[in-house]
Amino acid sequence: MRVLIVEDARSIAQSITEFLQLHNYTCDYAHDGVSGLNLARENEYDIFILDISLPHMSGLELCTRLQDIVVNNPGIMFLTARDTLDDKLVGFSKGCDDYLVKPFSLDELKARIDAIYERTHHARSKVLSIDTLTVNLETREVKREGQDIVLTKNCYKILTVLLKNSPAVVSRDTLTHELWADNFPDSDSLKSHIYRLRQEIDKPFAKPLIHTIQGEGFRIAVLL
Amino acid sequence: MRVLIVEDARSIAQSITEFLQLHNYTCDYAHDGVSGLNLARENEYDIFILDISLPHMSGLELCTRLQDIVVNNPGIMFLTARDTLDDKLVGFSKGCDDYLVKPFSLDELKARIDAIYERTHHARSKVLSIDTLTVNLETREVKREGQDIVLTKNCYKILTVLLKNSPAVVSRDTLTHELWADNFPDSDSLKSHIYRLRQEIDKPFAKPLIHTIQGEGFRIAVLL
DNA sequence: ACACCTTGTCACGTTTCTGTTACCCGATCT
DNA sequence: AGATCGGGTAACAGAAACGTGACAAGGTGT
Repeated sequence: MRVLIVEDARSIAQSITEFLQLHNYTCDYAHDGVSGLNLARENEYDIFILDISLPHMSGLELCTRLQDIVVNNPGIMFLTARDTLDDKLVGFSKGCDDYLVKPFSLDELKARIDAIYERTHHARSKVLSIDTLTVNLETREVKREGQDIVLTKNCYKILTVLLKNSPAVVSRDTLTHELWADNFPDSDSLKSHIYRLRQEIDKPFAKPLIHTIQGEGFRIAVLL
Repeated sequence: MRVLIVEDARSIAQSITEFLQLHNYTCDYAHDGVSGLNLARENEYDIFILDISLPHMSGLELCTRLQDIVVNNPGIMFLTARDTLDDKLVGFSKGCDDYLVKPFSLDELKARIDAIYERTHHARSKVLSIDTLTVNLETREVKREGQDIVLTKNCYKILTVLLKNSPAVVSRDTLTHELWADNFPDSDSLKSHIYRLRQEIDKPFAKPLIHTIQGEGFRIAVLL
């Protein structure tokens, strides 16, 4: 189990880290929201533990940003000193899974973490679909009209981004950034990948789903 | 889902009952600990929601008594007006699964109930299986088509992680961390271990269960 | 101390993926 | 009409990922 702790109070962060490491969990630690976000981009975590009040970026904002970055939506738990119902509700509405009011016991924290892990790994079957095309984000199975389709990593990524934004147009820029972040290739590889994706998804079937909008980008949608 | 609410404040009990019934849960209701205990003896419940401060018998005592009565250990959630760390610890140490501080939102209550249900009903099963492959987590026996299979520590670990997540894809990262936490070997040992695991589990049989997804990871599943 | 098993490491072969290039076409602009 | 631009099509070669198998160090139990 890999845990990222984002908490500006060093002493709290440290005692959590030590305790969890004792139980064979892998812990990373960030003082503030920005560095937390960076760590989340670089590594894979099962659970995020966020202090609500953070320098630079509030835990709440960090929470929403994490939803975008992390592929399979992550388990998120808030720590808060404030203990009003309002806070709790805000936390849950932002897509977090649990919250804990300081002070808390470490055993309790661990119990909660385990509970979240169970929940997020069992309950969240995410399937994107349009027309007869379905993409299961957990199993990574892609099907159209019941037929299995095997996609390479990049093609798969493009497809999921298109589907998540469907039926909106996704700019070339966005796609490029999703695939390669900042160090994208010199040539227009995106063109090739789109082509390959179409070969798999559109070519064998009657009506195409992926549509080009010149100078704007691409979108996936059923046209009448 | 069958819920027993034990709460002396009639208004609270009623609003919970109405809300849960709206979501198709079956609710029973007792004013005090003794009648709550009687109801628990007569009927079967999935979850108990107990107020901590009750006439005749405290919620905490009721909690311990319930553990004895109910066969498969039940999901128990406390409601409390007091909000100190001590209370929380007492609650958890008595074998309860969660607690909620008044006032709370009904949506939150429901979310917690569902979480407990998932936890208590999922985590109990000690045998993982897929197709004709079974892994007994207690005895550590692994079988396919009735044949015994002996696995090394690492292979066994990989298999259980794959099975627990089946049919979802498990990233190399996840597997690596499950095996070695942070001090993983320099070389790509995982590759070797997967190979060895396949030798035992897939090679001797007709259809493979372990599947590679390039650049993503592995998953265990039956393909048609 | 010995036989045995496990495990990290390495080397090699194979498959798959991916960036690159070249060429084509249609739309748009001058 | 011709030039230009954005995009589609196709093949290729290098790179990356993965499978396979062997080996030696280290550990375990006898």
